[in-house]
Amino acid sequence: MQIVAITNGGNLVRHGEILEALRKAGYRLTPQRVMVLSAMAKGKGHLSADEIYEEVRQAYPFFDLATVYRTLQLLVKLHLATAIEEAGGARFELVQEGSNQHHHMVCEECNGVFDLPPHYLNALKEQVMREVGFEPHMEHFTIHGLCADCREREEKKAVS
Amino acid sequence: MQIVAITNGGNLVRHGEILEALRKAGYRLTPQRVMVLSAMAKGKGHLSADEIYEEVRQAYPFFDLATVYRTLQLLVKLHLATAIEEAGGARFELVQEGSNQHHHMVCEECNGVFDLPPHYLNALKEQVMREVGFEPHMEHFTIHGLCADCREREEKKAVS
DNA sequence: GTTTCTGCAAAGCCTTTGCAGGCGG
DNA sequence: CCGCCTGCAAAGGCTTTGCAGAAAC
Repeated sequence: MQIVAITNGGNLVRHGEILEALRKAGYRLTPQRVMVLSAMAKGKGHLSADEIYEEVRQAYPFFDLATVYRTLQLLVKLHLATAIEEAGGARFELVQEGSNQHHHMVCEECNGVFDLPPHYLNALKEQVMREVGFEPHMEHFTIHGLCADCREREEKKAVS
Repeated sequence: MQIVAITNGGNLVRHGEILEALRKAGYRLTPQRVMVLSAMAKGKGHLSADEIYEEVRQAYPFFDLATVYRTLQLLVKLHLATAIEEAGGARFELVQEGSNQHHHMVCEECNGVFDLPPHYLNALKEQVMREVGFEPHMEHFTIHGLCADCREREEKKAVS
């Protein structure tokens, strides 16, 4: 088939690395897989299977949801992407490296998503590894709670 | 209806507190709800809706899965239980207090679940609160990774 | 040329919802 | 008694799977 369009506003380097890793592992570089990766690199993180589906379908209307799921399963199996289980369905993210890596804080009040630099988890990771013998894999991590703004609002409410 | 049997090998005190909280919030203390709470208190932590269903059905065969889900939704809404989203379905846990509180580590290899004492997260919690202004709610927390046994096995494999 | 991969369709989970009757307060 | 709650059944989402044809290597 012909690739109609592949746009990439995001993490181009990482995207290429992953294509390379796929090929090396003996998997075929089909246009569908390339487009899924483009969509994931473009929309930074936290995409649902359906969002990826819709994104790719704009360039290639015959694209199928089953292909999204099969590609995502493959990426997760090769540790090139991670699945984030959430109520209402899983979300997927390419594994990030170095300065691009980050965790998330989700506000239970306003549902806002905030980034947390990775170093915050280093101490915990090491301590668990050292004292418990369990090796944490926390390439991606989500903390639920209250953001600063909503916390302030709650406090005002409590006073009145 | 008649309650056939309510056994409770677990956290009786907490269980009673929750019944009280339900009543105070204006909800009816039906035998079904009591039995769901018993099952949750007995099987300690991370039960699936289906496991609760099967447990209660042993005492009361007419029991329905929909009732489990409705009860669980209610408990979560009142912050008496928490939902833990996992691949293959959510798991539920009564909110634990004091020394009963604990977090979980899930091994990606053998799928084993291990407990992590709560103090491990205190430092992270405080640091995020102090430096970022975000108030983490981590009554339940799950870390994915490799348990000690599986890690050892992986290392042997790498050497050979 | 093979073998893998895709698109299509159908099925499989987990979870929610509508409704009539039953039970708790 | 009133209104909430249950059991039953059916529907709703997300995800997986079987299969024949198409595409990658």
